[in-house]
Amino acid sequence: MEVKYKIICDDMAQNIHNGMYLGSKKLPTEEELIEKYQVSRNTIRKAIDLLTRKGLVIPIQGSGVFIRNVACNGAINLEDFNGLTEGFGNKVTTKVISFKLIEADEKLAHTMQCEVGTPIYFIERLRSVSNTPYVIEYSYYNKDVIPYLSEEIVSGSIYKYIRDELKKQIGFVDREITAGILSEHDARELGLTPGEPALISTNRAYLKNGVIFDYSIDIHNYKETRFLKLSNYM
Amino acid sequence: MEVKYKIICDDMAQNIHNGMYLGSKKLPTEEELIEKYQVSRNTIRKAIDLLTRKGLVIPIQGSGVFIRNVACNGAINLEDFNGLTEGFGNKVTTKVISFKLIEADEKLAHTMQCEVGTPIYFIERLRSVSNTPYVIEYSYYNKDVIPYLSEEIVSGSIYKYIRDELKKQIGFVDREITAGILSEHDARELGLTPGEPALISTNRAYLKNGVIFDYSIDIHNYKETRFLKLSNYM
DNA sequence: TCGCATTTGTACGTATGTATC
DNA sequence: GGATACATACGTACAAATGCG
Repeated sequence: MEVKYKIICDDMAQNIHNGMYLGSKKLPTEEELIEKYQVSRNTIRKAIDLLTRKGLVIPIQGSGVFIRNVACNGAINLEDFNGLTEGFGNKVTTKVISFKLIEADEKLAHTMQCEVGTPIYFIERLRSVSNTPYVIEYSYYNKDVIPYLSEEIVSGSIYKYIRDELKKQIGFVDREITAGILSEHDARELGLTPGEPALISTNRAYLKNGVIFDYSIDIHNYKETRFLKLSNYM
Repeated sequence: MEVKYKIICDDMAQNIHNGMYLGSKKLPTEEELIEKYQVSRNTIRKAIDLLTRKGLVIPIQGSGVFIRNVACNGAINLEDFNGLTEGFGNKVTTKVISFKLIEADEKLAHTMQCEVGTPIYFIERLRSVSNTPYVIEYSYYNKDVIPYLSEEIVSGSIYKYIRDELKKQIGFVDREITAGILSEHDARELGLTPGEPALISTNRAYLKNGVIFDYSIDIHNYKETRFLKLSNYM
């Protein structure tokens, strides 16, 4: 997070969050922001672009950049994929149900674009928000890419560990959202009844160089989870 | 669609779709694209940016812009909110179940940010893809914004009508995805059983000036629908 | 209705940084 | 280490939409 436009974006996001622009409901003009941050117009525009893509603002030509007040509380913003911890903060608790090293069979190897027999960490976790069961995650991490995971690490935010400790750059995430029927096991863990609906997110996460490091299936508590997609017309 | 970077983006998207880059799995370099389209580097980069946001490509610094081959077939790409028709083409059929003019009560007025008593078109439609029931849509259109809708128009693509006929500019869309339990009525229309899961999308669509023109609740057939979210780390 | 000031959008140009191969 | 290719950042000019008088 050292480049100018990201720093500026983060600062503006913070200001929006703090309600600095509640009166005008608009950001300062580009001209004013150039003055404030002492950077070029392009840099300001890149920062605003980022804010726009995160769904925080919407620029209207000739008028200004308006703050978009959406009720994100308790929802997962699909534009901000940082794992649960960074969205819900310290209200998240994690119970590790299973943690083991396996070898990729043909199907898993195909899914994770690796060789058959590649060592893979398999982790099953139950994650709760404010003590309410929120999601069961079945995760597969390629050990060739993430060489070391411990029970302690997987009890917290694995993404944070990869980014901050391993200094690996997460590049992009493919996510597929479907609904299904709760299995007996998942229902028990989530405190629901088998046969009830499940909100399912199936994910592939890639490093910047295009290597898949994480494949996971998240079985969400349908009574608690809302996915949010704030999109701009392109 | 008259600006250069959009024209170039569309052309490249077409080329990708036609499999022009199947061999290299990469786009030509920025330098080559500048030569091909005879525009500046910034313009090429804006076009690639758009492709990236639509999830078609992923640029890797120092290496190239790679084609992202994701199985979009039969899935709804959350990045391309154009309504069903433009994603599935002529395989979409629409049955209008209800079409009437109502007045906004307090709750609806609050949701649609309009006055109580505002005339609202209410439309219930069953939409099928290749003759399989796909989604039931309950839509509310503000008549002050969309003055005229007919049974004929709502049998097709309402969004296309608003954009191409009314020449209104769609600005942005908020979407909330949840799972729930199928009601008896919805289950019957979708050819499913009451109590089975429903994949639900609740949407608010805004014009560029910030006015809500459409509020809708889409009850999806959970056996058919997959939502796709291709995101880049920001 | 027209015109003007404001504000964002598009487009071009240039230099330098940084990751990959 | 050098060549290649994308990323960041600066600057400039003009277009287009909005809003006000």
